[in-house]
Amino acid sequence: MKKVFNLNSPIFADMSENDITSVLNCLNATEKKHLKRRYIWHAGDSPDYIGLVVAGQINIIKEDYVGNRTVIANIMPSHIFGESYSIAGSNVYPVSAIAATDSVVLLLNFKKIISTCKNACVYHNKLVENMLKLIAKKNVLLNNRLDCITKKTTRQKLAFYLINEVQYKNTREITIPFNREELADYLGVNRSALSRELTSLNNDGILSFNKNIFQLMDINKLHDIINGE
Amino acid sequence: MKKVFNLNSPIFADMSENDITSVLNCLNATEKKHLKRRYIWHAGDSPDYIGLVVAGQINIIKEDYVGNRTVIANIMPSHIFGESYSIAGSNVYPVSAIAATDSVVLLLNFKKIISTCKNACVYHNKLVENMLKLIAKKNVLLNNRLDCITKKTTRQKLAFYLINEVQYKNTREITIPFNREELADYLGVNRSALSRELTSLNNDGILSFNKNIFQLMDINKLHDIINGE
DNA sequence: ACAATTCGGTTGCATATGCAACAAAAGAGG
DNA sequence: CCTCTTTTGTTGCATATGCAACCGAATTGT
Repeated sequence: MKKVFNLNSPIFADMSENDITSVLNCLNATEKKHLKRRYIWHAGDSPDYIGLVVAGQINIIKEDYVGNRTVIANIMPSHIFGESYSIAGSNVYPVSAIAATDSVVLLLNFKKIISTCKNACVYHNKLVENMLKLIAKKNVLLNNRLDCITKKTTRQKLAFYLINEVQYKNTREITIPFNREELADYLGVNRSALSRELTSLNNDGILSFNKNIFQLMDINKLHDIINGE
Repeated sequence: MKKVFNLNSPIFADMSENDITSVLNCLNATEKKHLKRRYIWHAGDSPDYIGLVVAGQINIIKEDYVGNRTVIANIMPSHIFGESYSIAGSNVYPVSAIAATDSVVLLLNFKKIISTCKNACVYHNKLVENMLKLIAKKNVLLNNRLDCITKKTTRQKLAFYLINEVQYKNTREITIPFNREELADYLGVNRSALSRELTSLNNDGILSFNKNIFQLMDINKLHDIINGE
């Protein structure tokens, strides 16, 4: 087992290095490198593992019969993925995990902790609590995406997404973790329609952008848009 | 504290009556009755409590500036709601909880267990584990709704929803927990468009329905629809 | 430096669907 | 049984947006 706990993952919050080392053994942790675009797992695989991103970025995607992709999430270092299906006891992953960039991923057998592992010491409990908070937060993120997607027009979805993103920072400038196609997928709209709307918002002086860096020029108007003008 | 643990809620799975009684005290459990259409809480309230439905049904809804409602979930007896925001440490509930029917709800201060409560005995750990599984499953449900909503056409959303519902039962007949308006909200489409599509599917001999009871006559075709004909 | 690939913006067209308004049916209450 | 309310289906219309196709710019690989 390599020294990986320096990545300060929220699932190891408030745990000593010794605790983490011990628990990593219980979790059968195995570290793997993945080249960009490589699958960590495919939809349909048995959800035995939780992924923990050590380096790089992972995209969680939903694939159609013919390769239509929807980006469901973008996972950054120190964050985990796949935990819902593993912990909920699903039969298969309904989504695939792909390396968005060259990545290093730690695979953890979390189910052991909450079922078979008899090592019921304090750091086990802490781990479960950390996981609980984490999944609850992920839940909130899922709800946020639903909030975006359930807006009626592309303009509203976009406004809602951008306002939501900017709320966490103290600036009118945000760098989003998506390119245009991925953003369109996230919002559940067509890419060209998204592009059209971005241009329109730019023409209206409400925002400007360069690649994935956005300047929100008129936040009031964005709120108006969200609330139906 | 009344005798409420006979409702066999999954959050009390594998716990003795004594354990449950004890933990209910730790959770500051308070039982409340709510008439149909009454709010359990409003969006904007501080998420101090987890709700546990003892009797009746609760709808979780998202409200617009002007009262536009989206039904996010329908909570049945023995199930909980609001836990994500409470556990994740959100500042406010972003959604409201309304009694869909006359209901009895138990309000639980779950945060006490994972933060301040020093009563770190076995049944506390069990409770946290149960909650973990539960939230993970809810997560999966959220993903299911996202899967529905991200389908392109109303027809596809409907087909996907119905197929998903019928997979858990061994019949071609399903009773859905929504009326038309609620189903439209759940799928993120216009009610009349939904009605139009239902009629169309009926005309095509793919399904028939009576109120909220649906007969799936041609499951193969439903799959074809989901996969874009 | 060149070719090949990816990415983002633009536009014309067809259409799915939101919207509003109405009608029929079902349900609730007295 | 009658009235009032709620639910559901129907339809015409306007339009937002999916789609396809194209182009230029940026990026990547050799």
